[in-house]
Amino acid sequence: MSSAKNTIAEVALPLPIDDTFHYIVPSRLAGSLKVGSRVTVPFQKRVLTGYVVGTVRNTEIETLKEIADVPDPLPTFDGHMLELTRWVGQYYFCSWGEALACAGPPGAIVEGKRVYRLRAMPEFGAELSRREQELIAFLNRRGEQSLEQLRKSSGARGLQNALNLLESKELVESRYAVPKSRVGPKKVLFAAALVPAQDADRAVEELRSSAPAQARLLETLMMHSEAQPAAPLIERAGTSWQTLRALERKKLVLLAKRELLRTPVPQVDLGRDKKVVLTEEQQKAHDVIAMAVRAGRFGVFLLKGITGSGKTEVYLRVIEQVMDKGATAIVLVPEISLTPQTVARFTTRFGPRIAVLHSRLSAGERYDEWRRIKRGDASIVVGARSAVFAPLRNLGIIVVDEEHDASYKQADAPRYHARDVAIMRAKMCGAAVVLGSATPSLESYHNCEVGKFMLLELTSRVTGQPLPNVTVIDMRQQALDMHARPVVSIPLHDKIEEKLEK
DNA sequence: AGCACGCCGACT
DNA sequence: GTCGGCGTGCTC
Repeated sequence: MSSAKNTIAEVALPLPIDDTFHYIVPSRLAGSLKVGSRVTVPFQKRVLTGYVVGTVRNTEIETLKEIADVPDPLPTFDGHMLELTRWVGQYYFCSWGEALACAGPPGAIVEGKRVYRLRAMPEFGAELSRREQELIAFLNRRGEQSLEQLRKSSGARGLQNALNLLESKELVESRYAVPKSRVGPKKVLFAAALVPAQDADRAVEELRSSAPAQARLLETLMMHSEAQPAAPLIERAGTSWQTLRALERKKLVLLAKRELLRTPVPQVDLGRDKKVVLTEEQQKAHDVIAMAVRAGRFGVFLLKGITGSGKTEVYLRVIEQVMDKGATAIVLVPEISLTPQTVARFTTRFGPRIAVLHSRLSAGERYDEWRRIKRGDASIVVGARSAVFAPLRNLGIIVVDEEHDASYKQADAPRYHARDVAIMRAKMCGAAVVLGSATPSLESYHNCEVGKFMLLELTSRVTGQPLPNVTVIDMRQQALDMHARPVVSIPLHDKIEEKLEK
């Protein structure tokens, strides 16, 4: 195509193929394309979304295709995340592209297809098969059609062949339909008052008699100092769009489309954050981790402590250290315990710098949270498994709470374990990792024994409450006593009965 | 993954 | 002679 020396991009595609693909960067896209950019590319008879992982000078590939589009102004991934995802691909036997697709923002991966249209009507006496004639008639009637649409109308057999033939006869032409992203920023109409605050009351009073609805609406708007989404404003004032437009015509209100962040609002208020005094054990654990954080050194700490031993408070204190340094933090939590209460624990301490990522969010909410993080508007991410890929820069710490939890393993595509990805990510960027658990996994416990991780233990409860009594019962003896293979032992049975009595 | 190609057996 | 099963190989 273009004979001028265009760059060649190396593109990773979300297919189970252990290779990347080379594409020409057309000069019209050269400006916006960077390593890490999302791209759409023609691939066989489809259009796929992939990510640029590098550029190459020359290639063995003879028949290069061109990149179709660079949808975003800025690259999705930086060098660190490219390195991490490449490791994920190699370690978990998936392609780099699959790992990138999993680490990128939701809805970024779209797929399009090739569409066919009539280019010219055949000449009189042109030798065409019955099939070819049918296809021409159909395309003439219906315009541009995808392969599936054509298949529905004229059957699958020999369809591709007939189309190829018609293309070579220059009667039909095809192009790649590049799809739009499924999720995007939500844009709504915002209203801002054009009246200075000190003149507001007078402006409202002037409207009161002749246009009471407008007066009410302006009054409602003036309760805020900043531009507000128009729709809820209208509802609260009990008016209509007509009223708002009237205010706009009178130059009292400015209307403009703006992005509205679909940020999930925390529904739980824990009240004022009370700072407790750390126990000696908590303080010691904190100091050890904080030292690694301050030094910006990689290290893994296994914080072993029973429920109520105050692990979360240690996380919070260490994250404060990270914030003081101007660095960022990821807190991984099992999907099941990612409740509003858990999130509130962090928001009451750190406020709006928190972003939350989990599967219960809508695609739009997740997309907005992802972009808030990417832009640097959030510096602490609390989330489930996939939050290990949160696009934070200058990462200081990753906390993996309940590190033994099975939900850190992904069942499909990149079958990764978030705890292990966390450790690798931290290693690559010199961050600390805190693994918390009352019942650590054998792997982590072993890693402490061989000196790879450092074990920090919290043995007492912060409240000083006594631990429950535990009795170990030999079920073999129970089986002999009861002449059966019981699931519930006699003492357990008795204790449950006693409890029910009470 | 998705699809074309090709070879083999079961049918009009 | 044709349809369709699935093994094999390729995709920039």
